[in-house]
Amino acid sequence: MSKSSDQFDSSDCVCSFGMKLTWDINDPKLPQDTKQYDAFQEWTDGYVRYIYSSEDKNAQRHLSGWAMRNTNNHNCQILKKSCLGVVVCSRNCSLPDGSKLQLRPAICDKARQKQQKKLCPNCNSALELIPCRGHSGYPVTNFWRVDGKAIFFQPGRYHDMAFPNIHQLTMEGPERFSIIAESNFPIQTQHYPPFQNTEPYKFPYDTHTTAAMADAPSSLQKPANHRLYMTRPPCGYDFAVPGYLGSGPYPTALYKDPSSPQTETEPNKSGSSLSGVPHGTSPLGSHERSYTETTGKHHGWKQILSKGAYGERGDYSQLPTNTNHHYYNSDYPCRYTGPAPATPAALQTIITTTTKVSYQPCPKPSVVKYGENIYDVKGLSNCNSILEDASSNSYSDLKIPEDSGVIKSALSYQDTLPAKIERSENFEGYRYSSYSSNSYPERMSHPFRYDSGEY
DNA sequence: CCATGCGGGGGCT
DNA sequence: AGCCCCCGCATGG
Repeated sequence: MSKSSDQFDSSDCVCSFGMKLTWDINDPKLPQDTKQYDAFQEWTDGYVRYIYSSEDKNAQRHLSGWAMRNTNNHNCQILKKSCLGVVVCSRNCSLPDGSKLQLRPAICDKARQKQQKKLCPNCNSALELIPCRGHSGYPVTNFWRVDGKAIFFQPGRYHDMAFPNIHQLTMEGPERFSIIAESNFPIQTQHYPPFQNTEPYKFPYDTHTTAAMADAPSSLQKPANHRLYMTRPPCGYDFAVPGYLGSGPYPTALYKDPSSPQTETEPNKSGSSLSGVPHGTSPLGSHERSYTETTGKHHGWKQILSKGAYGERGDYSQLPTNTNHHYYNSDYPCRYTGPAPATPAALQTIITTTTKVSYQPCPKPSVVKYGENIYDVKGLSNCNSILEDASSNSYSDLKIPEDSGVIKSALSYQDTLPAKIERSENFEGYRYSSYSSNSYPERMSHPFRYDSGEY
C-alpha cells in the first residue's frame, strides 16, 4: 500500500481503484483480492467508490471532510451516513476577505444545536444550518462497509446515479448569486441539465463547473473560495483549498433553507443537485451555496501540500478547471452501469457492524469480470482508458493507472500524501477559512477560526 | 463535550 | 419493503 500512495492520488481523479472495479456496496460479495487500495479521500463528492485498506485509519473511522452523521439504515453490515450540510451566517455577511463564513456542522445533535445558537463571528447575526440536498433533494449519503482487508466506500447508490450525490447545493448558480443579497438568495435552480434524461450523467458536472466558472473566470476556480471548513492543520493540510481536486467537486448540495428547498431545485430533483458548484466557484456569490465546499473539504490538504499553499493563487486557476471535471466524469460513468457481477470471493465477509467483520467461506469464482460496459462513458476519456484496462482484468490484475493520464493529472495537483495522512484527529476544528479567490493566505491565519470554539 | 455507532421506532412512499 | 429521520443509549477520545 504504501507505494500506492502515490498512486493514490489518483484516487481523486475520477477513476479510483475502486471505481475501476464494478461493485456496489450492496453486493453480497465485494472484490476480495484487492491488491491496491485508494488513498483516503476526505472530500468525496459525486457517485464515487473507493476501496481503502482496512489499515487506513481515516477509513476505519469512516471519516469525511463533510459533516456526516450516522444514519440508521437497519443494516449492520453497511454503515450509512448522511451529510448535515453546512452552517453559514444567516445574513450571508462577507468576511473581511470577501469570503463567506462556512462552518462544519457539529455531528452531535446537541452540539449542533448549540452551534446554531451561536452568532456569526463576523457580524453577530445568527448562524444558519443549510442542509445538504445533493442527493435528489436529500442529503448526500455515504456508505461504508468493511470486508476483509478492505474498507469499501461509496457515496450514494447506483440507482441514484442519475442524480449526483453531490453535496453541493443546488442552487448555487453562480451567476445568480454572485452577489447575494444578504439573506435571500435566490435559489434558483440550476440550470444544469437534468440528468434525467438519458444522458447519463454526462457531466452534469461539467456543466456546473462551467457555470461556476463562468463566474469567476479564471481565478476563481480555485476554489479556494470556499471557505470550507478546514481542519486545522495538523497535518498541514488544512488548507482550504477548494477542492477542486479532492473530492473535488464536491459540491454539495445544500440548500439554504428548508423553506426554499425544492423550489430551487425544482421539480427535477436531479437537476438541482448538480449544480454543483464545485467548490471552487465564486466566492462570494454563493455563499451559501458556496458553502458547498465549505462543508468542507479539508481536502485541501492535498492540495495544499502539494501545492504549497496556494501561494500562488494564480496557479490554481488553471487547475481547477480541469480538475474538477475530471473527476466527476469518471465517477459516474464507471459505476453504474454495470451491475456488479457477483463475484465470488473466496471468503465472504460479513460485517457485523461497521467495524467488525467476520469472514465466512464462500463459494466463489475466481474471476470476476466486471462489466465492461459499464464504463462506457465516452466523455471521459480519461477514465475510459483506464477503465478499459481495468475491465479487462480482474480486479486482482488491475494495475494502477499510473498510466492513465488522468491520474497523472490528478497527481499533479495533489501530489502528495495522502495516504498516510490520516487526518489528524483534530479534524474537529475546522475553521473555516474562506478565501476569496485570492487572498486566502491571509485567511488562513485569520482570526476566525470557528472551530468548535465559540467565537 | 462531542464524535461515532447502534438500534428501536415513526412516517412516507 | 425501503428509505429517511428522530431519539436515546453506549463507548471512547
